[in-house]
Amino acid sequence: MLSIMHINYNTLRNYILDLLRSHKSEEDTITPVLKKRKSENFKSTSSNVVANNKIGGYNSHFGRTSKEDLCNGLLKEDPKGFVSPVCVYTDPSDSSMVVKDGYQWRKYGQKVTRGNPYPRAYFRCSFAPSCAVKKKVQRSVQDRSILVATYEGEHNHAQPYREVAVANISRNNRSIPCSVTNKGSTPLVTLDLTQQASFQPELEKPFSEIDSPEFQKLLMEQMASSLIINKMQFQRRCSMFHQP
DNA sequence: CGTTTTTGACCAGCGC
DNA sequence: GCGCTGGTCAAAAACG
Repeated sequence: MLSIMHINYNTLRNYILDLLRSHKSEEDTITPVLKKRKSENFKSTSSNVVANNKIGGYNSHFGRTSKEDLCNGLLKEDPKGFVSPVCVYTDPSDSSMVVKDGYQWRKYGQKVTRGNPYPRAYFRCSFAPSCAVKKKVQRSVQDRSILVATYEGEHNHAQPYREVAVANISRNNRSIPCSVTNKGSTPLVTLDLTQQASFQPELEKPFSEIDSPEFQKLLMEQMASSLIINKMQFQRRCSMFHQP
């Protein structure tokens, strides 16, 4: 099972890297639109930083992205702490700005920002009064089905709704761990397949059933199909970058 | 009635 | 100094 996972992971990874290389030349021709506030834009000459942060109970790799236009300036440096973008795929007809990440948030503001017709919502963690974590959520201007959530700070308490979050992310939101990192001149997409697969095993089953060969076979089949679905989703998403 | 959301006002940072 | 913009505040409204 691990061997199959490893092979499928490498296949998927190579596929994404090939796609990104093919897009590289196109991106080089794109003129940055928003340059006014230097803090909102990453400098192309800045050093590459990859932080392995723990956000919402699952790992998220954050790096400087070459797709800041996708995230509409939501990704910016925070000198006080780390900032982690998470892209969540939602129903475009759903106008709510809710990202089910397992934490309790209180909305304290909303703004229409320049360059994006969709409003940006500001949230504070309301589970613990002492928790200073903030979250910004805004729809991508290029793909309104994508909600870009940016987390600032680190929770100082446990995740209250972890199981709900995992189930929702894997089954409903189809969340994509789509962080893009500039490694030199080549952008690198980091996929965390161990945390974000659409597959969710039947945790309510007793351990005796989980150990059974039938369940193991089912488990392997579901994992394989999950990887295929992930590949198809990324293929669809990457094809959107081709569209003007 | 307590909590959450909405929304206009205000403030600070930045570029010109 | 002025204007623009993003972020936050706080009163009012909505909600359960």
